[in-house]
Amino acid sequence: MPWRNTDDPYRIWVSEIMLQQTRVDQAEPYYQRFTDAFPTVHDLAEAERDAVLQQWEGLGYYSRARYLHEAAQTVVREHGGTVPSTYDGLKSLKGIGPYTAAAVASIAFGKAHGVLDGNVIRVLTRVFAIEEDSTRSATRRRLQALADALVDPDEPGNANQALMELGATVCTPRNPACGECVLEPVCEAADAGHPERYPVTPESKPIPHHDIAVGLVFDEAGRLLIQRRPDDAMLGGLWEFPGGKCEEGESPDAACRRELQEELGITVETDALFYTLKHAYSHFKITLHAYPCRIVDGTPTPEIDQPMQWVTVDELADYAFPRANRKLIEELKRREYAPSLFD
DNA sequence: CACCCGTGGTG
DNA sequence: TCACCAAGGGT
Repeated sequence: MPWRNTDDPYRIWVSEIMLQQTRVDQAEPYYQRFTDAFPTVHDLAEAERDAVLQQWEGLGYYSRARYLHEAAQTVVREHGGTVPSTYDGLKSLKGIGPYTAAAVASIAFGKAHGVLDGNVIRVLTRVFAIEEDSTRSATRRRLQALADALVDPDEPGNANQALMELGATVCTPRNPACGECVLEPVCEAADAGHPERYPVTPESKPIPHHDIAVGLVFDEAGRLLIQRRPDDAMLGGLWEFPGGKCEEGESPDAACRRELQEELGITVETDALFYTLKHAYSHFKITLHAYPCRIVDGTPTPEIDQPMQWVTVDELADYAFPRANRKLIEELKRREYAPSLFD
């Protein structure tokens, strides 16, 4: 694990949070940047929330960043700045669940807890030909007991990481390389010739699609109006261009004008469509339609939990945006766009 | 327990 | 192109 060459429990903790639902290759540059910006748990605890989210921008699942920040403050306030060394102590922190508690306890502190991530679940359900729905809690308990029993108590951190590595590189979801697998002689699924059938999971539901309209609201100085999303919302704490969902049969530019009227109390006129892009979130897909806008009546008045800001295109770099909005910003810069609305 | 939460790689 | 999935956790 050359990219995480450290014994520092804080850094191991940060990396394990980043690795939740995220591949090593994707997390690695973020880990370097993040630990440069916040080298110790004290630095993270004292940082501004916006600065933390800015470091996290692009990694997704932004609640991880908010919880990590909150947990760092808990460690400083209640644990004297020392990361807890036990499974229970770790798990009591915000954002640390069964996986991360076991990972940090074993890797940073040598405690014999088995980790149960997607890789380990795949390996174990194959080796033991577990037919039960692997997402059910009863099955999870059985798998956790297996992981705990199998972990090498002499070097639990290495044992855990080796099992995850096996799952990531050999015992893959499709086309597993059973011929190269050290567990092949004892694997029931390989013996039966159908390893890819495990783990058994319920059918996934269809993913809905929405059309979203956003306004690139310019003032006469050429600044843009941005708004911060509420903490408890999806993409909580990130900034965005104001807008919202198109209703059934509603055109995107009409939806844009309606949303800005409803959310900010302003009447705008829209220019020609600036850009359209498609984007996929974890549980739905969108097509985003962006319209340059000019305020013709009213003064923008946001809700208290959704503060707004007028910024230049260059200043957009100083705020954390979700990926879809960042693509819009890249397009603004690429075209060196200037609104013609005030000509 | 069911549902919610991002993004990028992959076959 | 598109569904699947990744070093999951909170509510």
